[in-house]
Amino acid sequence: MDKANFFKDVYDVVRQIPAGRVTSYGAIAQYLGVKSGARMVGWAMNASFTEKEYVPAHRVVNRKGLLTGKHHFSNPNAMEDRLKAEGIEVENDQITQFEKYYWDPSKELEI
DNA sequence: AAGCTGACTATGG
DNA sequence: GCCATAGCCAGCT
Repeated sequence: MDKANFFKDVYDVVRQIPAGRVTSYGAIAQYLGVKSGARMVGWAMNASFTEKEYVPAHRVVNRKGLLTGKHHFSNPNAMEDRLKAEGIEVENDQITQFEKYYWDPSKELEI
C-alpha cells in the first residue's frame, strides 16, 4: 500500500506457500504478471525483513533450487535449517529433488 | 537528479 | 554444461 502493491502481493504469495514446499522468484513474478520481475521479488524479500509480519523467505529460492538468499538471513544457516525442519532435504545449499518440492502459485493458486 | 546495485532468468557462445 | 551478456524494475547512494 504505502509501498508498491507488488511488494504486498509478493508477501501474500510467499505466505501462502505451504510448509514443506518451495517456489522460485520467477514463479512468483510470473504469477503476479511481471514477466521479468524476478529481481523485484528478491528485492521484496529483502524489504520483507522490515515488514512486521513474518515472510517465509526461506521457501523462496532461485530457479535452480539453490539457496541464493540464505546469506541475507540473520544467520546464513537459518534458511537451510528451516527448510530441513519442514522436511525439505537441502544439500550443499541446494534443495534436493527440487521439482518434488516445487510449488507453483500460478498452478496451485490458479489465476 | 543520475547512476549503481541486486535474494533473477533466459539466451548465446 | 559453464561463462558472459542482456532485460527487467525499484530502491539506495
